[in-house]
Amino acid sequence: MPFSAPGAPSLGTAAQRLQEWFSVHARDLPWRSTRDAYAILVSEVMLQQTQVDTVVPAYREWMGRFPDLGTLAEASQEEVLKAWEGLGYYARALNLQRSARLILEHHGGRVPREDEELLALPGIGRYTAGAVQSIAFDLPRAAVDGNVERVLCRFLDIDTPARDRRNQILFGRIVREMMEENSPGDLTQALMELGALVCLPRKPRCDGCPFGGLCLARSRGTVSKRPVPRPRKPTQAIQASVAILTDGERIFLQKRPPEGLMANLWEFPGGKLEEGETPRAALRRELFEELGIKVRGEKKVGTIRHAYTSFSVTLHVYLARMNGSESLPDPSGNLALPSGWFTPEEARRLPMPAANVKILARWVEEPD
DNA sequence: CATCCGTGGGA
DNA sequence: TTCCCAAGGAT
Repeated sequence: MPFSAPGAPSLGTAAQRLQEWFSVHARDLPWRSTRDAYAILVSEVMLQQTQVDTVVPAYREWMGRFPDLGTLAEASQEEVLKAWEGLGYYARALNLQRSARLILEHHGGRVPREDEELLALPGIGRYTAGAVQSIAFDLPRAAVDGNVERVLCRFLDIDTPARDRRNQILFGRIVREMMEENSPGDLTQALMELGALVCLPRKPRCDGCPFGGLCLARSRGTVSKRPVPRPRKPTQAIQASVAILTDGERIFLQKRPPEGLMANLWEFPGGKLEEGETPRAALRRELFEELGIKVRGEKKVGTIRHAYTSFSVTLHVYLARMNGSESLPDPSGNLALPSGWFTPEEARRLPMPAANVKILARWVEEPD
């Protein structure tokens, strides 16, 4: 227990300073003006791997459309995914809806507060359970996110990866001990706020840190080495071709499979280039394989670069005007995926991946 | 334990 | 431009 060893920083003093700092510097975020456990849960799921500035507008919109568990439970999958558009990790949205339904069915419509009940809900793991327990119910449970890991790795000058099991157990103990003399909800948010505003990944503002000399990394001059970075896989570059198929009024979109990358979202048809294949050849091949059609006269309108977590895609975008002499893909036929012809207005209401939203805006809604 | 799962912003 | 990475979870 290094934190109670002689010479280790005093947790009681640190917690007290942190709370005083938070009472002055806490941002006015929309989920901080409610005690509604559902609202807290929504904010925490949205905030998983997603920055506050991205979440705030989406959170406001979501709470306007799905103000309680019941409205979320009754919504269509399409509505839920559309409300999540642009946030990424789309399984979070459907898991949240499934959780809402389970809470209504098994917990009387009240967000549960016990470990086992919360962790049994889809999309709620150790972090989110602890965040809901501490922030919504003021229970002394740790919520250790990337911010808290960074803060504690520096505070204790941890020289092993933050994700190591030993460190995670240590962090949980530290946080719970800091909660003994403080509001668990405030302490959870204060630790994360410190990581977001002061104990920054690259240029930490140690001058403004309430921990001051209590921080071991700071006193030892190792702040820039903490937390120790985790090795990262090289990103892979991929090229793909997509088609804006149009009959003059409508465009053709297809729905992605219910599992895997960007599941259930609608997108323009196309696919990846094979080894040595040109973008145009790939487009024609994919449209024949997927839709059974042979396009001609397609015109390249541009390219879009889009970065995912472990790979980057260059999308070659083509406009193919079907003039009636070609056969059109038939959504009512035996295509592998659900599909349809949509006006631009209809398409805009469908949930789509960010890169496809760009294509829609750039070459369908505002063509040259 | 490693990998998959998105996106946008900052440096 | 490129790289990093953010209020993680599921498998």
